Amino acid sequence: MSQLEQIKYYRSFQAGQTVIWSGDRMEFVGSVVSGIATLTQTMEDGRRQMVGLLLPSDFVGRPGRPVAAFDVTATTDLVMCCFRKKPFEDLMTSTPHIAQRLLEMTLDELDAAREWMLLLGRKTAREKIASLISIIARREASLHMKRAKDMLSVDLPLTREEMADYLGLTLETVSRQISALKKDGVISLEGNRHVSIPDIDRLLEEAGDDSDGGMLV
Amino acid sequence: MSQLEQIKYYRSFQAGQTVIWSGDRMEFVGSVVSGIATLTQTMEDGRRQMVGLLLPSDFVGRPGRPVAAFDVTATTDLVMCCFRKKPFEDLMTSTPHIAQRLLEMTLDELDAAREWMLLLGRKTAREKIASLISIIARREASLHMKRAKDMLSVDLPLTREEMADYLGLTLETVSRQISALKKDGVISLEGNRHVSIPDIDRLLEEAGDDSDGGMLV
DNA sequence: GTTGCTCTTTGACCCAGATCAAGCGCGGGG
DNA sequence: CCCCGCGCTTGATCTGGGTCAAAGAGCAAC
Repeated sequence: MSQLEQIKYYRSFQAGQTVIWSGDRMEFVGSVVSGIATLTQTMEDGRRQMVGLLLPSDFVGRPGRPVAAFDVTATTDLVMCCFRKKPFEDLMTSTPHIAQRLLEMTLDELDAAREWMLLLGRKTAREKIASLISIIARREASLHMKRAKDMLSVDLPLTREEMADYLGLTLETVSRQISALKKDGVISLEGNRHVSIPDIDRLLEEAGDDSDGGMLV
Repeated sequence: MSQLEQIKYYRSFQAGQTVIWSGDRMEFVGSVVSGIATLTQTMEDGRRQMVGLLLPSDFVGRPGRPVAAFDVTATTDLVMCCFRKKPFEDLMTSTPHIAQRLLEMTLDELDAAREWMLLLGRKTAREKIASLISIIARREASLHMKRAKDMLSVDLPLTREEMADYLGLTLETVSRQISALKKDGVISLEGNRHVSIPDIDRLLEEAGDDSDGGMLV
């Protein structure tokens, strides 16, 4: 990786700032260092669908493709580690290991996208919300194993509207379903971003997931 | 590729036969030679979502993953060209070119999956049908350039129910929307599988696609 | 404190698409 | 030839989630 060290640089973005517009020439690839970014598509009439959520360590960009296919937006303050595209591609052809690692990551993303297709096409609003929370919880848990006793809790890194765009719902429906899950004791809220999960199995059941497949966002 | 020639073999499946069950050990990778296969997920209660449509030349399988994540089913009689997984993986590590080609294909599939997420999350039933027909038409056209004069026509390789599973609809809605598009002169039908498209731009407009992005299935 | 944001919740109503339920058309087998 | 089965269409009705509208809740600037 020492050759990569030589060509890398950092870029910072403020919350709300657009990193890349769909259709732009993409002169770099990189990965998220800190903060959260989203990958979205928008139709002419404004309908929007989030197609990916980029958390720290996630890769951005497509070696071999000149223009971006989706909008990338920072939803929190964001730091990215970037490599100019050309040198990165050269390095990739000369270092097979990198292409293989990238293939592995891309296959994981593809599986995640396909899991998401099931959610978008067939799950109810309640199941969608439960799925989103459990996925965020799983990622959080795998990162810093934060659990107070056996009570799992997470911060939702997205506004209600962003969740709606991710889940193929409206923000009102997201709000209503979160309220409903709270009323039914599946989750509890402190503020409107912090969620506690008294019983993770209950939540997974609400999500309609067949057992604990290794879905990742 | 001559090394690949040495380890390849063929498998045939009848229409309706399952190629691989989700969760099965996957002892081979391969690609479709002829016929059509689908990649589907099913929830315990039977709700089904198709997450991929495999046409000739499409790759099946995941180097580096022991079990299948989705059901693969032959919807027509199917011939696949297979490679036992272990030798293929060995070959991949020793032949960088293969990993790179595979990465390219996987990135294309990822883009297609993300396009499909927009369809599933945000498009209306009519737009979904129009999108499906235009995508099949585009693939057909790129394969054998079949067009009588300037009238494009395609055979739908799927039943109404399979289309419904692909689009996140019910088969009744699929049928109704196809009838509606026919009544409005956007398409015409001969039998219930063969579609003619008098005006491809009109169809693309109905699909809600922002211009002619290179979506592939 | 007040003003003015943005984000969120909640209510009332509506509609696209699901569900339930007949029928139709056509190809294969007796 | 008729019957049967399967894929498809069409109608009637229902409903989950969208739409429109109003109001609370933080919170930063003044």
